[in-house]
Parts: sequence; C-alpha cells; structure tokens
Amino acid sequence: MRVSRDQARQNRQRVVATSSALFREKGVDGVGISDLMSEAGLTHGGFYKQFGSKAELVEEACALALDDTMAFWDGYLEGAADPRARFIRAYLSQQQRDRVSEGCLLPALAGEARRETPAIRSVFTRAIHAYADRLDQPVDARTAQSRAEALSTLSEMVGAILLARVTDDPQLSNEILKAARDHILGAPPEATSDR
Amino acid sequence: MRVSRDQARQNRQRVVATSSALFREKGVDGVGISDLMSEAGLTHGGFYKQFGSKAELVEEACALALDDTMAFWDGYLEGAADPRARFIRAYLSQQQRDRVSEGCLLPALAGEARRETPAIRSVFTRAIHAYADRLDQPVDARTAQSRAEALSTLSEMVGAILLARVTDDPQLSNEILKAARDHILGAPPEATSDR
DNA sequence: ATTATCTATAGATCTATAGATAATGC
DNA sequence: ATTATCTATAGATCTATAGATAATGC
Repeated sequence: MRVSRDQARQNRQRVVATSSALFREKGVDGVGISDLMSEAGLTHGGFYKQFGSKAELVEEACALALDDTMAFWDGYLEGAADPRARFIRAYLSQQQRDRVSEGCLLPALAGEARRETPAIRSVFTRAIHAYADRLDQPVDARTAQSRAEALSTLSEMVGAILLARVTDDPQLSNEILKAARDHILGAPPEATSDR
Repeated sequence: MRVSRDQARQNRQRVVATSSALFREKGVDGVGISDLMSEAGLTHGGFYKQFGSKAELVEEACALALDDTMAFWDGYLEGAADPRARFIRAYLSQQQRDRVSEGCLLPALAGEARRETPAIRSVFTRAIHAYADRLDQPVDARTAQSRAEALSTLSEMVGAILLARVTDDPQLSNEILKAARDHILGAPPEATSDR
C-alpha cells in the first residue's frame, strides 16, 4: 500500500494535473475529491495527507493551468514573425473554444473564482498580468497606453470565448469569434481567415 | 396553510425573482432549493408543486434577469443624446462591477451556464442578441459590419467585467474597466471620466 | 373537493477525519 | 519506525418525494 517518496510526489502531482483539467471542464463545484483522486488512480481517503483542503488544491490546480498554458503559448509563439497576431488568432480559434479542459483558465473559471479564497483570486490576478504581458509591446517599448490596450484586448478575447462557449447557436458562436479576431487584428483582405 | 390562487402566483414569482438575484450572486450550485424558498418566505417542500426541477427554475430566473436588466437599460437610455456611449460607460462602471446580483447575467453566469441544459443556454443566446441590439446602429442602418462591431464590443464589455470582478487587486480592477471604456469610446479629452 | 403549503424523510451526494495496512527508509 | 494509501464512516449538505394540514373556490 505504501509507495516510495518519489512515487508519492508523482501521485500528488498527477492529482493536481487532472484537477487542473477537470475543474476547467466541469467547474470547481462540479467535481468532488473522489472524482479527482480516482481520476488519478487513487482512493479519496489519502487526499488530506497531501492537501490541507479542497481550496488549497484549487489554488494549485489553477496555478498549474496558468503555468502550463503559458508554457504552451511561449513555445507556440517563439520565433513567429508577428507573435501577437499569431497569439490572438489561435486564442480566438474554434479549437481553443472547444478544448476547455486544456485552455485558458480565465473564461473557464473566473466566474466562480470571484467567490473563492484570496489565494485563489490572486492566481487569477497573476494570470491577467501574464496574458497582458504577451499582448503588450516588447518590454522596452511599453507605455501606459500600450498596457491599457493590452488589457482591453485581453478583455475582448476572454469575453468572446466566454460568449462563444455559452451560446447554443453554433453559427452565432463562430460569428463572435470572427468578429473579435477581425476587430483586434483588422479585417482580413479577403474571406481568408475564417479558420 | 393554503393561500389564494393570486397569492400563490405572487409567491411563485417571488421565488423566481429572489433566485434571479441569488444565482447571479452565489452561482447556481451555490444556493439550494431551501435557501431560495426561505429567502422568499416559504419552506422548501412546496417547491416541486411550482417547478418541475431546479433546472426549470434556473431557466426562468435567467430569463427574468435578462428581462429586468433590459427594461432597466431601456429606461436608462431613453432620450439620451448618445445612448450607446451612455450604455457602455454605465455598464463598465464600478457600480455595475460591484452590484453582481442586479447586474448583467452574462459575466455573472455564462461560465456555469455552458454546462446547463439547452433551454438555459438558449436564454443566454437571447441575451447576447439583446445586448448586441443595444450596441448596434439604429435598426435601419445595420450592416454585417455594424453587427460584427456590436458583438465584438459586447465581448469586451463582458470580459472586462469578468476580469475586474475576479482580480483581488482593486487598482488593476479599475484599470481594466477604464481601459475598456477608453478603448471602446475613445480616450477622454482630459482625465475626466474615471468615475 | 381542491390545492398551496407544511413537516418529514429518502437517497445521493460531498468534505473531512479515523484507524488499519503494508511497503519504504533508516 | 515511519508513512503513503486504503477502507470505513461521520456529519452536513442537496434534490426530490410523500403525506398531512388548512384555507380557498365551487
């Protein structure tokens, strides 16, 4: 029954990783300790030897969601001619809209996180800064104006994904994504970039 | 114990109204049938004589939230010189951010509503159309372009409120609101309109 | 007689804890 | 000896239903 110290560390990390996906997919209230533990191949009894409370896991899972997605974006944008445009186009794609459990934590969880602990809300503050940094000018060219633009662009991206996900009208959903892309990046020359 | 037909109708309506506020404030999973009924001055046993299920109440409560807020906005904007600007400024105010239980259902509940029944999601589709209509040109001047702009403006408004509510940094919260207002309406001539 | 509301409860959760078990780490 | 994980369970929910009660509406 017992397991090596290293195996235990891995088990714990697997709980955080599966929670990070399941919380985004089903919401924090939508999955119980049992679900999270058994998804990681464990039983629920061991949970409180690894975490102080569910809220503590939520905090870690949100932080991991942030770090993972940021690592993904930084890799995806590395060496791009226009990283900001590439970022915005990919973020506002149908793929990102549909892959909730691997996507940005802001549209997925910010609505509920508003009511969570200060520690959890501060992860969301970090997330806002992290995303705004990627939308802003290169570090040496930043101004109050460019920062305001970055925040306003982020608001539009997050809002568009949120609305595109909640509507039951698939056509409206795509229309919302396209409107946000075109508005932020300027309309495409032809009907080229609906994908 | 029994009550007149008219009184019963009023009781039922009071349950929907208090639910509409409580769901926005605490989330659908955050309030139980007991809470909703006792907030309306009733006991929980009578609930299922009035509603088929909790989901049915959620649908009605969201629809009422939409109708109430739209009636408010239409009154608030009636006769304004520039109704669109007045709408955007008020929606993106600190008051709207802080009055969650009386505010727009989109930032408050869209995140959870994604996982709800089709009937509930279709209320959110109606909400998107209703808000976009108020942001679009007068009916006879609408184009595909103006509609896309309305949707993109709505995304930014909803996203800005969502982010301004989730962060635990009050300064960042105000910065997000101001950035969205300035971006949508154009920067103010002087530092006039932070309020 | 009908019915709106009440009390009481079933059955299924959910978070958290207690104590047993069996393998690691000294 | 320590400890990671297991089984079992406490206590508090939550949705939904059953049956009683008392006032309305015919």
